[in-house]
Amino acid sequence: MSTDLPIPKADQPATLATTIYARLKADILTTRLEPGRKLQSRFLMEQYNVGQTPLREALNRLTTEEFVVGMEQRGFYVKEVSREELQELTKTKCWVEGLALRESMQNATQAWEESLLVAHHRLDRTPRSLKADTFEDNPDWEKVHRAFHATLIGLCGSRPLLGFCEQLADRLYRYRMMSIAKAYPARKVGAEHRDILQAVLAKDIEEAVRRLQQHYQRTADVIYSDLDGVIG
Amino acid sequence: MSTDLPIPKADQPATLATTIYARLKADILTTRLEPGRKLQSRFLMEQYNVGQTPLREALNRLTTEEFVVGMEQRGFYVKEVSREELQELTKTKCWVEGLALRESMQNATQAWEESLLVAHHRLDRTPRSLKADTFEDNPDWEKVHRAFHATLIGLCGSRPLLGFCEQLADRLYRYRMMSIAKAYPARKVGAEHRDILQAVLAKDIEEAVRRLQQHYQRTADVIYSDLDGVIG
DNA sequence: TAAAGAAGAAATTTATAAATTATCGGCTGA
DNA sequence: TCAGCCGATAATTTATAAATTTCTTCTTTA
Repeated sequence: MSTDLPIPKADQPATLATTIYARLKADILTTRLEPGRKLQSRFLMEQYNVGQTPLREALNRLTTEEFVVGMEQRGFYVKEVSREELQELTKTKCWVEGLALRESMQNATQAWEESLLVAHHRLDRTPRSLKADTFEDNPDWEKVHRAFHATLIGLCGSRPLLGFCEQLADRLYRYRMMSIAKAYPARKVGAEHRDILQAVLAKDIEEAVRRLQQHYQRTADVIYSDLDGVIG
Repeated sequence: MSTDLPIPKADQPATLATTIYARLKADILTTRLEPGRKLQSRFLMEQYNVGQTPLREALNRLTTEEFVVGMEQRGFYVKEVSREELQELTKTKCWVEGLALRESMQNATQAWEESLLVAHHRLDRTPRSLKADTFEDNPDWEKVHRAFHATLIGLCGSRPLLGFCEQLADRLYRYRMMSIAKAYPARKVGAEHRDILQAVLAKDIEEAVRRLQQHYQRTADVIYSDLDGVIG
């Protein structure tokens, strides 16, 4: 049996399957492909201009991530949303990121604190909405928001845990998108991020964890009350 | 846009892609397909007697679970093993299952304690090896072992967390398989499980968590010292 | 109401295209 | 002259597309 080792290579020319995977994932998370929708191959093929093979491979990848549910012999569906899942995801995120932030802060370095400060500054000066009066999602905001939260827990020392946190963030993102337009004016999310940053820089672990968890819980509460009509 | 809801159905006729997925996963976790090995489609097609499409779909699923690494345009490889990963996986498992056990014990019910007792009893009377003198893996043992640990954290109230723990168990299983034949005679793992059970039934949360974490750490230590020659 | 058949969709096989790796021969420089 | 390197071409392998089979579901008729 030959045991060829994979030669590490930096760049990745990106295969069609990977491209369509990313596009499908984005469309599911933003709910452009709404929860519960049937994903028929014919429809997707003309919608995204790809053949069945790369499409099918993308769907299979999304299946193990549970963004897509595959019913054997009966096609694929966008994963449903539910109150219970929102609740469980939020609870889990509070637990796991609380843990990760504790570890991260124990490993704190000056360089880390500085990059956290920078990440917060970028978040602070990126507007949530492209327009002042009506809400229009600013795609940059989610990027810098993600970056800030990722930096917070980035020093926890466990790549598997970081991966899990990212997956939780992805799953929760879909719920956030479902209520953001309505919740936008009410929420003062900037202050919460600032409070978290301050506690971290003050090296007050317990307070930082408490504020981070409160931040996630508040987000869920807003969505929760907002989703009364949408989810059964 | 039509929004057909997926009709929930109990049985699953099992598609070829799903079957080959399960077989590949099992062969990777047991290291019958050794770490780093290149997974050429032709070889796998005749080895498992399937066409490329279901094979490719299975590989794509395994890719998102990180049991297989897909190099764009350059084929698939079995994920490598490393000391660092073993260490991170163990650390993460101690953290996360510690958390889950705490929650589970706070939700303890009589029925749960009873099923835990049963799970332990089954584990206790299932031999680790099929032969007394030389080690020969008893496939039933891993099943009851998994069941015991799954029961321990089963009441934590978070399906995402349980899924993550299962994934960690899968990833660590491969490392256990790499050293089990050598480690078998030395380890007194039965006592550790009994001690955990006792602490749980005594409702001593801190002690139970400590013993569970120690159990995982010891397992890792044995593998670690055993793998000196195998991993670079 | 149940059974049979037709239509539609999904899963798999077979075939084609594109990309990568390996091989060979010639060239350059010591 | 010989060792090492570069480039072109052949061979292998992966990625995608087209076609076929199999399964499901809807409809119609007895």
